[in-house]
Amino acid sequence: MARPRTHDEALRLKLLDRAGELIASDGPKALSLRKLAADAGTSTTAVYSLFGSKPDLVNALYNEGFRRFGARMAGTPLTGDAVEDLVALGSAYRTSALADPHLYGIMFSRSVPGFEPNEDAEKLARKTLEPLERIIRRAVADGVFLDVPPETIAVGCWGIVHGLVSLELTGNLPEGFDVTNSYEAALRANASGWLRPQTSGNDPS
Amino acid sequence: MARPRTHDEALRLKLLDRAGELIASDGPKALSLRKLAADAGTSTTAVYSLFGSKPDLVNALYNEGFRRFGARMAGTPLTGDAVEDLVALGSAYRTSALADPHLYGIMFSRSVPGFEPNEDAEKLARKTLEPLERIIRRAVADGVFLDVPPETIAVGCWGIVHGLVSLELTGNLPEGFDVTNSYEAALRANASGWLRPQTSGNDPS
DNA sequence: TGGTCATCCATAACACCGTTCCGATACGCT
DNA sequence: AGCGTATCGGAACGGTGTTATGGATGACCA
Repeated sequence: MARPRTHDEALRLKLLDRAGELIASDGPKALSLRKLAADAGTSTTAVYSLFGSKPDLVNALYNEGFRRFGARMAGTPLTGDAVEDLVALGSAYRTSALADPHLYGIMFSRSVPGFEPNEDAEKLARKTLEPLERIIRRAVADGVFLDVPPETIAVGCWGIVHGLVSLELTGNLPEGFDVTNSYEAALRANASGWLRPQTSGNDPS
Repeated sequence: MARPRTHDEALRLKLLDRAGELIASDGPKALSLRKLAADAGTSTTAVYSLFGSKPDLVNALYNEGFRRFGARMAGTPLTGDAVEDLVALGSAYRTSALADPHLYGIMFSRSVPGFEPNEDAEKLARKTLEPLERIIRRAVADGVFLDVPPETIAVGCWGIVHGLVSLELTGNLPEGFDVTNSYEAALRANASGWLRPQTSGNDPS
């Protein structure tokens, strides 16, 4: 009926891509719709017809971040040893965060002001933790871990990886700190702390 | 020589106070210098003569946050039992964060875009963790904790409290989750994980 | 083929932001 | 009293996200 549409799927992907790059290179503050549109050779209207608003565009980045995150978590090889598997998942978590630090900030640190993930996005986020919960449920059922609600352990594990990673990303760790080794030792100590007392082997060295 | 100055210490405190309230009630995004000045019955110039810029004003809030934080940490009664003391400090950390969630966001989550704490502020922040490091150094020296660099353990402990608290503050925890009890259990499990194997008593129940 | 017209989108407008600049102000001093 | 000057409120500037608008466009039909 009218002129052919140029605000199409290809442009949508291009905008998402450039938005990620802008945030990665100059920080979340530097993501401006005018710059983004100019960079993609279009106008600010494109963002509104394709996404709805700036927070909605960020939400798309949020989802993309969790998609990559979930893939890395699900792709982590597991051994069946609960402690070692928790350490492995935690390392995958950190690797993922360091690979896309700007996405991590959007996902977990509310780095873009005024953005709150919508309900669907939150569900997707919750799903990412499934491998973690599966390991813990089994370890509790097998009597390897203490008989506390698996959710408690899962949140504790999530807490320590999230805490260490976000301290690292915001530059709050001491200078010259050996992050990689300390991170793994802390994960192992944390996981070992959930072992039942009679079970030996809580040696994080 | 000239008109009497009204951009004085009293106004400085009033601005800090109102700025904290604005962030607390409507989020960091709602902190606008125009609103703040109108609220305090002055002009935006006041912020520039008293603080220098908006990030500098936020830096003052950052310092105030760490002042309160440090007071709570230093005022936590300790027992001499390393695990229990780490749990107590962790609980004080959470209490402090929940008491001033907006300040916590400024201190640890970069919730105000474009703000980076200056060097002095970072030093003050580092000092807040001293009680934590003292406990750990002693527990390692006494052979209660594993023989790893105390810094490693300190960062691990900081990581888990920071992680759990920030997950709680950003609303990332599951609904109906028993935060208080799980938090304490997770802290106890984490601290117990650093105990030397022959030492018994790693029961986070 | 030429005209109509629904559709699409770049441009401009609006309200707000942080920051800078400047002129009116109001006191101490001569 | 009147000058000089430190002071500060308000206007100006360049930016932001968002919304309104009008010109461009190409499929349809006479």
